[in-house]
Amino acid sequence: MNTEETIEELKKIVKQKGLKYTEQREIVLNILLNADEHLSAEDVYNKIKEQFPDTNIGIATVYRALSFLEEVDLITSIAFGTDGKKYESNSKSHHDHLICTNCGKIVEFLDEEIEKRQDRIAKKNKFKITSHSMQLHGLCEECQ
Amino acid sequence: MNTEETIEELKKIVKQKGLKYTEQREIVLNILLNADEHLSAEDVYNKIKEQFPDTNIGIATVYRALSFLEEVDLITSIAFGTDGKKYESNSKSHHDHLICTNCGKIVEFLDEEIEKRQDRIAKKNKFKITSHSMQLHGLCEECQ
DNA sequence: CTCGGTGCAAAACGTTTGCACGCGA
DNA sequence: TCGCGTGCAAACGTTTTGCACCGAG
Repeated sequence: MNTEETIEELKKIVKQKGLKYTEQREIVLNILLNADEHLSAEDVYNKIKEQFPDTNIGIATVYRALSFLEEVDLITSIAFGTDGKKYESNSKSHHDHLICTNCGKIVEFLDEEIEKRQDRIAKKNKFKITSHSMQLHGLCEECQ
Repeated sequence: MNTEETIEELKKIVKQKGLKYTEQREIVLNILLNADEHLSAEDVYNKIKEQFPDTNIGIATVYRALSFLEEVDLITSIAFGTDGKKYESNSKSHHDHLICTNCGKIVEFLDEEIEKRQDRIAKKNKFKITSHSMQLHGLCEECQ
């Protein structure tokens, strides 16, 4: 799914919910769609000030937009340690994360067999899964 | 590994490092060893005030003890959402978590095949894994 | 016109730190 | 005795909230 498609999706969702379509929500989503790394709320805020210097936006709005976008499932957050939440857009295909505990580097991966087994485990425990995250923590090649 | 054994372990580690053995560290470890759920720093603090009302302990000390115990690998932390870190003792055998997003219930599970695959993935990406956490988020049977 | 969304600043929250004191080795 | 560990309170960074105003529908 590309940027325009996802932004159309946002417009549809907002309309469907009887909410309002605002430039700020679009900008936050846009930043995330075009980021190739995981961004914290403050990262997003800084990028907006950098890329859209004419837009006057508050950090509170960024938080509100991120919560909203996560709620409607256009973006996902992962949290590890005390570093707070980091966000990424859902237009990327599903994957899990390898996280370097020293430099914070994140590597994405996907393993079909693990995905299948996760479903099976959920079913066995009668859980209805909405999302999952798997994080392997350790030291990346450079930090060992 | 039972409570006394683990506390002996702590004594050994402390001595080995030339550090001091204090009642507070023992209490924090003890709480975690006898908890059958995952506890936040504040949970631990409250339990201490409840179970050891004579001991005057500060929340800062709980945090320091938890960090210390995690560092020497007697306890582990998992973080999910904004709820901050939660701790559990390592005397339990390794497992992953199913988390109900509605009631917060946590179910533990273990899948050998997934464990094996995680190691393989780490190796492929040249990561040296220190820990990992896999969390499946969804609704438990009662909350669906 | 309405009322949901915004910006701002203040508050809240969980966690960490500086300091003087106390206690284990 | 020495210096690590502690309790307290203040500081910290991140996130949320109250409020008056703004602007999309």
